[in-house]
Amino acid sequence: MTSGIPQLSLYNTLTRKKEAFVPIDAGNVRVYACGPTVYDFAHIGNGRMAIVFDLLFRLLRQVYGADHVTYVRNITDVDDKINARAARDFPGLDLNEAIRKVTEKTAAQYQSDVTALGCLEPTVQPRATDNIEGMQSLITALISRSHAYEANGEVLFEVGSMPDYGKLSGRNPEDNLAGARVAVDAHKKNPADFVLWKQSSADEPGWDSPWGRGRPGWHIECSAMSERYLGQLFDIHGGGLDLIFPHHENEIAQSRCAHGTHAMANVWMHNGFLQVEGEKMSKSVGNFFTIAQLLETEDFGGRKWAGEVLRLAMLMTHYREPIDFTVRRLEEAEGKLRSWQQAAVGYSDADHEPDASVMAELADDLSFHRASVALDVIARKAGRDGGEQARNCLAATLAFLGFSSDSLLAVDDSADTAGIHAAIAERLAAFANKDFATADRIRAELAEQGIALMDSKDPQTGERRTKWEIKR
RNA sequence: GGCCUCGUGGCGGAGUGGUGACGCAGCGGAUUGCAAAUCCGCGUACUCCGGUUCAAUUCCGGACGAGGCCUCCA
Repeated sequence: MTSGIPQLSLYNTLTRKKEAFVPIDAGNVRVYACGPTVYDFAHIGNGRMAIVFDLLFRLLRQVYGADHVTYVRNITDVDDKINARAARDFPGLDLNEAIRKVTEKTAAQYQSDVTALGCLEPTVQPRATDNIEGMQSLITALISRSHAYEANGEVLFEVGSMPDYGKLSGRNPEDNLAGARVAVDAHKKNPADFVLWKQSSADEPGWDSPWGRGRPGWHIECSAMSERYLGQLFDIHGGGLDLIFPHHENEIAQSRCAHGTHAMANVWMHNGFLQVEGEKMSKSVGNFFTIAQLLETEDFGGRKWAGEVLRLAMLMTHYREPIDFTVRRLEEAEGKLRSWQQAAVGYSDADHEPDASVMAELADDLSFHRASVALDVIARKAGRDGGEQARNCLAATLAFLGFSSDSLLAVDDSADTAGIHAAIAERLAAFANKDFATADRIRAELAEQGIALMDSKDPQTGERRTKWEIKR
């Protein structure tokens, strides 16, 4: 374990309290996060989940060592929405072929999206379709332990067989019935019972099983994949707030009842939702944006946004709080990141640990926003006394957090670097002759190309120095 | 209807039973040939109503407001 790292504390949805985090095995800290269902491009809400758990992953790696953390983020590639999308987009193709096309395309896009958002690759990214066997053995175990039953061609989990059902979400089956929106099916013993396995028609994707050719229900996948890679009991399970019920509740029911364990994961973490410009993101309101759209089109705010800016905009607010995603927020994030990069650019993160106060804030339930105050302090310190130590520390801390030290300052391919440097040299020569008119003309010409100049004095010699950057 | 969050200044966003974090924007100053950048300094807030207390933005109760879940939405 790296020295000097404070105790981690994490908010646990299961207890609704912040608790000291104690890993089951400090030699292998195990985290599972519910990843996307790949029926369409990921939207920015999906991006928040990826970023939040990436930050957790990075923190755990720093505390316990990079080789002592296993982070599993699954890809759900069997789902009725995928089937529908496949049938819609590839009507001529064989369904299985069409499904493969849909999931491959969207999974690849997801990878590139979250990479742009500065997320490390998880240790394992299992696919549901590679884990059908594991799901089937879980279902078999549930049936033999009398927690599941076959009815009407389906295998259903019997909610009434588990006294703890509803503990995570703080609700009981009676509460749910009050909403009167739970589908009442004659074949269910209890309306809240949920599907573990369902039959597939000839033109639906299916796998052979003791219960006929069919496909898994919507929750059993995560139980199977987490068991395979993390074991029957692991440390942290995460996802979006909306997954608490029913998805995570049902995962717990399946895993615990199949294994006869007292818990599935010790800590349950859920990230908050985001709104866009004050309203819930939805296609009908017209404020629905995919990650790719923000990165590559000018649909949001009339311009493109760097992945790191989106990342910072997400992290500026604590992960459990709601975020109102706005153009102004992105502009603020961009300004903040640029100011950090200006202080860190050119300095190395090698051989430097992330700043201790930043680590301490993150260790307290991922309080990134307070950590960012520490970054402001370091950046200002570096600006004030030009301290190399501060700059190196800042660069190392930015790298740790998933930010580069120069991405927003990097030279645009279209900029004529040599020409700019020549113009700056010419301007400095004009100064030598007190020819301010020429100097100002050169500055104005560069400004027209979007190049901003900043003069400073060398603290030692008093000599004029000129920096430049591309202004939008 | 049930369950769960949350309500801080122009904006973002911490935090605390008693000296008004921090950032952006704004204002003043230093510096500068002029700018920009940088540095120094300043201002404005705790949804409302009760209660507890010597003292509440902070604790308790209520109201109002916002958001989420109650079907496969991060």
